[in-house]
Amino acid sequence: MYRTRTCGDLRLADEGLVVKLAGWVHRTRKMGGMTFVDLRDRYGITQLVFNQEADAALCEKANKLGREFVIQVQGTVRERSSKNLHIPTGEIELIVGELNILNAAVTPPFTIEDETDGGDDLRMKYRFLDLRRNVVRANLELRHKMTIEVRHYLDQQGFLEVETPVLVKSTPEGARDFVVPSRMNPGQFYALPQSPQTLKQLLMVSGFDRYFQIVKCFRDEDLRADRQPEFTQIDCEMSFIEQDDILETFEGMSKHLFQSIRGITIKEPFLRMPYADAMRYYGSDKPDLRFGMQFVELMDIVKGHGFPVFDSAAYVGGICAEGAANYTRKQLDQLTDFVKRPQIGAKGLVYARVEDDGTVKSSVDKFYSQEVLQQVKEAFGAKPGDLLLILSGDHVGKTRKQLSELRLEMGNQLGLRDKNTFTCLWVVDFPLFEWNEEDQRFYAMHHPFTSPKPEDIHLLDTDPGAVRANAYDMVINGVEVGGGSIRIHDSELQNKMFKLLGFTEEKAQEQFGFLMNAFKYGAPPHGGLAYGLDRWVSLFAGLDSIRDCIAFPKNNSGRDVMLDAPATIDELQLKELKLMISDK
RNA sequence: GGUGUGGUAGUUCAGUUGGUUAGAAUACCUGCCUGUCACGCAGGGGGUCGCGGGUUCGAGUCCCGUCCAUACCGCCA
Repeated sequence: MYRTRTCGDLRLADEGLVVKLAGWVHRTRKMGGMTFVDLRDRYGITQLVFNQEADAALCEKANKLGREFVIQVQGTVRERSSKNLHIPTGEIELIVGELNILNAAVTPPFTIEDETDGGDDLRMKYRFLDLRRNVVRANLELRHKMTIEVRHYLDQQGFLEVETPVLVKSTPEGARDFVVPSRMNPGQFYALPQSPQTLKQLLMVSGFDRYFQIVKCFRDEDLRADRQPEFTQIDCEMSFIEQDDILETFEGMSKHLFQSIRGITIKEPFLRMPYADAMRYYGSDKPDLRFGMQFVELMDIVKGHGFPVFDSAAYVGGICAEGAANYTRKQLDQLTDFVKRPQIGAKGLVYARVEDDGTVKSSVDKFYSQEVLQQVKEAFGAKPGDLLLILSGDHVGKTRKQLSELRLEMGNQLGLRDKNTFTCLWVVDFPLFEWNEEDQRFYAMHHPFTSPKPEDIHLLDTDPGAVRANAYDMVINGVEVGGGSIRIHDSELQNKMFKLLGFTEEKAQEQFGFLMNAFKYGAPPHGGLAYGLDRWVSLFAGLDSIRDCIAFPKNNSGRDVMLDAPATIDELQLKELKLMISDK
């Protein structure tokens, strides 16, 4: 037996016990005739003591240990003469009687510590070492707990976990597919699922009226801090339900997670905000509601006073940063630079301070009288000490998006985005379609199986852009943690959708014939949603990136730098697959 | 595909206006040290300044190209 206890569980009460421990040498401290070794495993650190006087040969052996050596020891638990109250095992130590070096180790390229000296690149290349660090391991432990709680909750609600295939069929809509060549069907390819969407709908046709799956999904798109090419969804679908049933069920699951993982009790129902309001007041379909700073539109007030920028704008609006009137010229210039960055692309920033006496001092004073500025102040409901930040532009949507970036930046600067405060909401009534300028056609905003709101169906032919969908996203602190919709279960309506999306009948039949066909055999009304597990874990862990809650993530260019994947394959493999690599 | 930032010791970084032998911290190695726990003290080794080209008497430093990393935009039903 390698060990009888772990490095994390010995306490003062265990004094006198003879135990075996195994683990990694975290650090050694040589004091001349005495050597201390911090032995580390997943559970903690236990101090080992070697004494020259007691056993010179053993102490000599201990002096030769290097960082990250794998060792096994047998010894006696003893109370320390000088205690370290910073660690749980700090009141005891192990007087070692026997030391076995199970495996020597070369010096790691970075220190295995909470505050490591390693950069991200290096940590990813040696991820197996990075995962020895407490902070990274704790994230994976959190992830484990969350999946356990999800399964527990959904099982209690009568959901069945069903596995769906990973080798499926490519669909042209949506993200790019990862494809897998088929050896037995030369020239043909499987696609990896972007989500088990159609399969779970088929399960509904099969009568599994409550399905879920914790499942890998794949999208061949550019990465971000919160986007990986393979990621995990908590994928759910229900039959014989309406939108409210789904929102209530998964609000319940969310509350269960908050309670069981973070010990946070959420009593009140989640706020529900129509998409149109989210865009109008926050410029985003995933507003961060930890703070206010709602947009205020100013067109009626500021137009027609001779300021050409505002007079010609399609949108003029701003936010009120409470108590920020003390911003210096330098800080305001930095904000201006922030909104003028190419990624945001505003032309400029107008600001106005509300002085202690209630007067408004703005960067456009020469165009506006104090009277008009007071109207602006009233529109914001601003108080003395507040700072008003105003953007304008000739495209309403774009300007709102820019203002949204500014709002989040001000939230950061004013410390309004606390990682331990959580504000949850449902964004509902998404548009069914999204107009694509480039292709001059409509695309499904969610996916082509999303049902329109019954009261908007009459608009399908006349004004598709105005049709609202039975679609919803769950947003926590500005992060879209999940989303879903009530699906179409009527094959005629589904056909109509495909037509509106520019599918010919043949194309629709070729791509989704299996689903259309299934719907003819009795499809129940159904709908569901999918959570992004990685995002949710990172939210609970207080991380900005999802990478550190994934054991082996890909880097910014979709590479696994540890495995050095993707990689070329050899000629024989290509030949078997009847594939050729083209230079172009 | 685009924009920004970065690439110098094992690692994290500094490096002035282009000018002598490229530094610090940490890690590593050696020695000393019997209660340390980020131990301490003394000493030591360690560099293709990402790569290629250019300007110059002279380039870590300036210019061009390229590669890599990273954040964001496009993209992500």
